[in-house]
Amino acid sequence: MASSMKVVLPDNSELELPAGASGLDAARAIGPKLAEQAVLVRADGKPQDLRLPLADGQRIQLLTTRDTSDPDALSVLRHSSAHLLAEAVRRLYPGVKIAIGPPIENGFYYDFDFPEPIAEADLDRIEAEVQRELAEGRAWSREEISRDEAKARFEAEGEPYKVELVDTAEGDISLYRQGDFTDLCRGPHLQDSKPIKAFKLTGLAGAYWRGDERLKQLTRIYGTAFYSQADLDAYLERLEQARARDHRKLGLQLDLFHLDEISPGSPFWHPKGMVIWNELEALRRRENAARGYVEVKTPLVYDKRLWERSGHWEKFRENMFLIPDEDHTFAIKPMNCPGHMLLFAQQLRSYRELPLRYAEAAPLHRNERAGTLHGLTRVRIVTQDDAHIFCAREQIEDEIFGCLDYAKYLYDLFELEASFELSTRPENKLGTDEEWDFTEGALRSALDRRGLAYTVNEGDGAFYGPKIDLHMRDSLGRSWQMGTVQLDSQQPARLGCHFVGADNAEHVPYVIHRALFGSFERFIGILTEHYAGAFPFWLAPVQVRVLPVGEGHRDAAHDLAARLPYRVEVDEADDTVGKRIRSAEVEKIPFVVVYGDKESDESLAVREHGGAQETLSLAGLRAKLATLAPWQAGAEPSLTS
RNA sequence: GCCGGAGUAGCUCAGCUGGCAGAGCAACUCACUUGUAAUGAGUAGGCCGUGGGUUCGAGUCCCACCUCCGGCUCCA
Repeated sequence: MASSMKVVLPDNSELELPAGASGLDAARAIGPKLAEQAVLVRADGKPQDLRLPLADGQRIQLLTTRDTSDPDALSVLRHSSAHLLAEAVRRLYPGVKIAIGPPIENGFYYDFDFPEPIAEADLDRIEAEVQRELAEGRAWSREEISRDEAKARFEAEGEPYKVELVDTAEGDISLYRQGDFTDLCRGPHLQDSKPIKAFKLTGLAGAYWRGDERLKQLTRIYGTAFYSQADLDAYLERLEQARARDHRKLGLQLDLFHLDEISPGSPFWHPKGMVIWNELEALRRRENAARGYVEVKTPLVYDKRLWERSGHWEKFRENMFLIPDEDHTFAIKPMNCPGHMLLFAQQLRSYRELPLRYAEAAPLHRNERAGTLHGLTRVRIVTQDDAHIFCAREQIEDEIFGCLDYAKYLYDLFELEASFELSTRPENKLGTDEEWDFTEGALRSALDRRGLAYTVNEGDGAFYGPKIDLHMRDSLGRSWQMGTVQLDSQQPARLGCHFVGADNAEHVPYVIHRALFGSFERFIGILTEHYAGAFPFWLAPVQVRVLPVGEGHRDAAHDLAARLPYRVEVDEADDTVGKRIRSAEVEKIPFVVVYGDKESDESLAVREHGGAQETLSLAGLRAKLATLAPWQAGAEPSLTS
């Protein structure tokens, strides 16, 4: 048995320690200051409580109160902050039951079962109590006990949620204690509360126990903590700035769309919003044509029998808009696929027709639950840039690859960085496991072949097949599903799709469902936030605004506007040039041309959004704009000059 | 759907323990004809989310509903 061991420090030097030494022992061996400031040890890359033993040969890194932006260092600080919150709540609200309290991306939360509901106003009082704890100071100690002991302990304390957690916890049971508060917790935690220099409660929400809406709804208190007040201030400042990018705010300011309670979740698109929509539509049409898609149009309203056949009735009836008629019930389509499948099934198909790629961007209606609506990102009218690819088994991988390649092209065009997620068979799936092994495998190999990194969401697939989703974050960091590529091995048979193969036998095609923007609504919402409303030239609702300096320059300004084959406006308001420049800036118009006595076709005063100015000839300006919108209709150099 | 907040002019927001509904911006009119982020003066603009209740009197207090916001759940 070895009585000593070695660990490797970040500078590759070795540190000799007694066998079984902890991270804190390592810190002490290096220096007392380090031991005091240490908050966490990273052992072979994994965050570990300072109190736990290191293993021989491990590469370690000690994180301290100076690692103020390290995610692991922030997590441990916030996890300990959550425990302080629980201690305060237990003291202030006798009879409260505690559930769980983990660190999260920008802070932490703790879930409680309060005997009486609390309101947001209570947060001040709770926060003051935590501040008092911080002023007093708290130190954490860790203890490992048996499962039975832990259960007995939490039963005695009247903490049913903790008892349940002990029952389902894996591995050893550990407790962390600070002051008179002891919590079931895997850790890691700080040594003491001194590093918590900034603590703030940020919100109150309902949250279901174990994330299951059939179980009791608990009260979740959100908070955040930092190693310095300046970091907290900077975080709050960033949040404030993010709100300025919010598409709901910009949509109104830039006159793109609005929402009205007369039709919740259904945007009214204004002329300027429609310019963006139509540019995306033109892009969709152009690229689909280039990639072998054909356009179709299928009905908006179908007898409910169709949805029973497709399998949607059973799962989504509650979310469909129904139209009762005398002896029928109709439903407005919530998706295009059954319509496309009926279209495919209308004729006897040959394998020579495959792959057959049907595209349609029809409005879909989904009666989403009231509390889920959100600006353009969660709506009741969803216009997907949809397509269904009917193909034979051996064509699947190439077609999936093609969709991913197409998606990559589109997202690169907007400089969007989507994260790819593969979702696998859900509990309520149709079809056999063998079928799913095959379809999931096909998606994986296409992702690998395209060289895309992805995460896996087990059990998140559609009921008819696995899918690859592209996710984007909004200005406040919320993740939204954008594009999706789904492989369906179930619906085509249910809806009677067949083709005759080279073997002269009938086969059922596979169908790839794909939408790459996802929906026009959500995509425009995310684009608005991505560009903070300053759309690139080719998308901008107004591309150029011409400002005649005085009344006498108006004719010349109009003349110039007419010779720029773009979306150009002349601002004739009786305002000063300064005021009109300001208006154009606020409206985030890409280019402003000021036209006065000094200007001519040889010399134009061109200002870009943001303030950069240059003098260009008309030809020079047109050349510049042409590079920014190479494919814009009517803007081809050959049509002008 | 659930928990917590909010709804006042087109927009952003004031309006105290119940006592005549306000400001800035935008709009409109007039004057100015302007040189790169706000010229000046004036005018108009309100079912105080909707319905009910309490009160001599309700934007303000109570109840219900609608919508929005932050979460949870859901998301074909």
